[in-house]
Amino acid sequence: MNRLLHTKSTIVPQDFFARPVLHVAQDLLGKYLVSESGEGMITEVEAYDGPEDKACHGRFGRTQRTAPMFGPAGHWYVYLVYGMYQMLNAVTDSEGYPAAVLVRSVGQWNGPGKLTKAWGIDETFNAKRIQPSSGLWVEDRGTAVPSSSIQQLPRIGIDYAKEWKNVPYRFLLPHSNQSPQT
DNA sequence: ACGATGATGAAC
DNA sequence: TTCATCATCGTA
Repeated sequence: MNRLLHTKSTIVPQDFFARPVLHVAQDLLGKYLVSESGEGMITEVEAYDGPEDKACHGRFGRTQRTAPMFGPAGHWYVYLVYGMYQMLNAVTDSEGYPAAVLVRSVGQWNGPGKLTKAWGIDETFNAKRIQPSSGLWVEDRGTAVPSSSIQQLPRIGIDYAKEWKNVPYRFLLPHSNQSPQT
């Protein structure tokens, strides 16, 4: 096996995120989330796509909380839900269009709240660039993920979203840790 | 099945 | 300034 290929690890750049959120979401599977607190392969994500998506925070328009979603791609959007759990999202697509990928499962951690708690990810990362100098970034370590192997399911915890409740915007790697309710 | 726990957006 | 809601999770 080629040593160089095997050890290849590149920082995922900002323009990776400046694409339609459904593409970014699927392409994030198999990538690595890295911080000084840990590192692990991203195995489950969800896409939230624009003002028409009745589950997307962008549907409220640009508010203090949702502002990062309207900003340029390649930034983190971190927010508190249920008064207890920080949700980690990567902002995607073009500036002014609110779309983001929720990171649901990484490595051994299945569930977005467990991941952020374990790694100490909180609002201090909100609106920061997705790059090493921010302390939280994404790496490509060469893991091959055939698009045909990606599992698609409805998103979790958005029963209020009417006709958007069942769209398959949740993407998982097979045989990986995944969120409890499926 | 349910409560914890607090920020958010909408209504008033 | 209230009020219902919420991209969850541990306990039962």
